Amino acid sequence: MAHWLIKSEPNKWSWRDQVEAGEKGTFWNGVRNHTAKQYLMAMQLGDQVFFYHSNEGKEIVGIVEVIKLFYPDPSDPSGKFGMVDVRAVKPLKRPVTLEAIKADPRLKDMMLVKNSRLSVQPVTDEEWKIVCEEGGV
DNA sequence: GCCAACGTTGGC
DNA sequence: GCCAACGTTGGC
Repeated sequence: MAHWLIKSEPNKWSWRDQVEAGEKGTFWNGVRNHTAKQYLMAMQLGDQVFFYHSNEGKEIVGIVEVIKLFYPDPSDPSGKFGMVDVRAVKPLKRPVTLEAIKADPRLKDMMLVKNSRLSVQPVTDEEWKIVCEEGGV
């Protein structure tokens, strides 16, 4: 099973919002980048995804899972982009900050560090394990 | 098809 | 609020 990381600005859509969306989850729209789209399309049902707060917090705060495969985003006039549905699984007991990730030599190659602008990113199994340990889950 | 100009993102 | 990095757009 693959792992991913998605980013959201908490003043637009926060972890709290995601939790309040409940079991039904919510669509993850607004991606307008071809690289990010590729990753969205590669997601499988049940894939686990880190939920990262950009700008404010700058930390991984929780885990969501993919509950609906890639489908067209009706808000995209070009019809080229799409989205998946995700639902909250659990929060990290201790959020893992960008600072902590940068400080850990094992996590230095994460795309979060290398390409901070990409809004949907793959996470390797090893990176996933390390962040989970640091996050207390 | 190249590349300069512009807009957006996100860390600082 | 600034600016670097990156993607996209549009003139040629």
